[in-house]
Amino acid sequence: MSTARGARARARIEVTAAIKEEARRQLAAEGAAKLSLRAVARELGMVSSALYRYFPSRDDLLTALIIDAYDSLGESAEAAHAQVAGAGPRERWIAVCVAARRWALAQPHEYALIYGSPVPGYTAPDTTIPAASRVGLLLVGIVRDAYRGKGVARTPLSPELKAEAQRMAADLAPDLPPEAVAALVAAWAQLFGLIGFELFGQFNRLVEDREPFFRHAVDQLAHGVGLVYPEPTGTPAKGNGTGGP
Amino acid sequence: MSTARGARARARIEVTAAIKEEARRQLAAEGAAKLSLRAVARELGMVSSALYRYFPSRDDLLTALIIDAYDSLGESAEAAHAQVAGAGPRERWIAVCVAARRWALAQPHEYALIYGSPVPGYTAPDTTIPAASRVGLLLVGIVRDAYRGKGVARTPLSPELKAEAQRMAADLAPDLPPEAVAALVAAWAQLFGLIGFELFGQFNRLVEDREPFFRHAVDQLAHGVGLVYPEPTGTPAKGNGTGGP
DNA sequence: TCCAAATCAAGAGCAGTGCTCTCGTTCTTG
DNA sequence: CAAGAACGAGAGCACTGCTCTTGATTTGGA
Repeated sequence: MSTARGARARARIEVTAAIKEEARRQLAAEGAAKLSLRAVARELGMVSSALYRYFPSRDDLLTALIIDAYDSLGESAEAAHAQVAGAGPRERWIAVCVAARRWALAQPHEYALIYGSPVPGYTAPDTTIPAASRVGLLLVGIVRDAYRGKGVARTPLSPELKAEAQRMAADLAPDLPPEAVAALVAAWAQLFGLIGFELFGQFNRLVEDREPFFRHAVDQLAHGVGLVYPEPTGTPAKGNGTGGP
Repeated sequence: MSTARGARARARIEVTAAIKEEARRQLAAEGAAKLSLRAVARELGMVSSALYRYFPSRDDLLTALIIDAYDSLGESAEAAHAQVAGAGPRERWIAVCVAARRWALAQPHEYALIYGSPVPGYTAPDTTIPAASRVGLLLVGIVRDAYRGKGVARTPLSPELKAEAQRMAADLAPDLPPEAVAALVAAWAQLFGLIGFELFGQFNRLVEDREPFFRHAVDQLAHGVGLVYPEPTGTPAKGNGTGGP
């Protein structure tokens, strides 16, 4: 209307957002496999071929949704972490893990999109890397803080793993000992193993009351990376009693 | 031909097997999402509608493939376990985990089928439960043997989790303390978190040399369930030095 | 032994999909 | 103001899962 360059550009942004919004709705309702370009276009009152002006293929739409999902998860985790910023590393670790689980339970299909099996012949483009790293970086930060304070995992590594862990540490947290980085990366994967098993029904006739089970498991995970509770005053802290072996 | 009742019955078994075989080939080549009934029928020289006499829907074919995949994985794990039957619980634990990883790397699409995100609106029927439990039961057996021998995880549980863990133990291993059962189930989920992350590309620019990383991680998992190496003679066993804290 | 009933392969057809191409129209920009 | 880019609409292609009907073959009971 008014601004010369703006009319089409703004319309494009709006239509793109509307497509993603409707696609996300269908994703939440039916899952990624039943996400249909034609159905999205139909719901938006446009013809399917018009949609290809905004997303060159169905996979490109999915990629956009994947990035959004990673960002949404990262945001939830970061918000939860910010709320316990003053607490000890173990509480912060648990807060992040619990937030990730909560997010996954609230948006199961989006979780499946990013941490489930990759779609058809789909390989995630590098564009997704920064968004995908947010939760991991949060955990790295917690361990780094803990290392500055008291200590972290020091379980000795085999020689070949030590070399590999040093490479990983160089990319991820040069100030951390490789033993801690190896433990951290493993715990990161294991966290999503716990969430995925619950979400995909593997716990179905096995674990009923899943929240306390999850809390205990990620608390043990934190213990494995060497995170300790703030007060080492004799008996282990009450609530989740997992002081030491 | 000869036996009256056998001609059709045997043909049916053969055709059913041929369908599954071709479907498995397509699954391995392209993934579950691109598995097409029509393509399977075409490859077998029959028309697509004929295939519905053997599998009433695509999901039923997938269910059959899922059960086969669970059984194949369970068989691999059991074979690997049998080869180290005389070893200590920790070695046996690692052998089972390594076999599971190896199987997953060899048949990534079948792994994605059973441990990735469930397909469309698909919920696994109860038929899959026994096949799906095989690896888990193997791990339960190892921990049970270890408990008879020395000891298992005894990390105290919160009251509500204790009740839940007792329920789990009743269904799974009544002779094991609930603390060990909770740790075991968590480790079971975490194992497939490690495998899934490697398989689905989450380790891509992060972990390069994955075999030693995986071995270390599952060794730590075993440690978390309380499994120990056979010889507690002073220094930790060489090879993977992770004796105790 | 014979005949009804069950079983089977084949074909046509329906509704849906991702994607391509073409054709006017509209907006943008030199 | 006119060239050109961007856009929406429509037709069409090749594919999918699945249903229904038709006619042939096998089976099992009278």
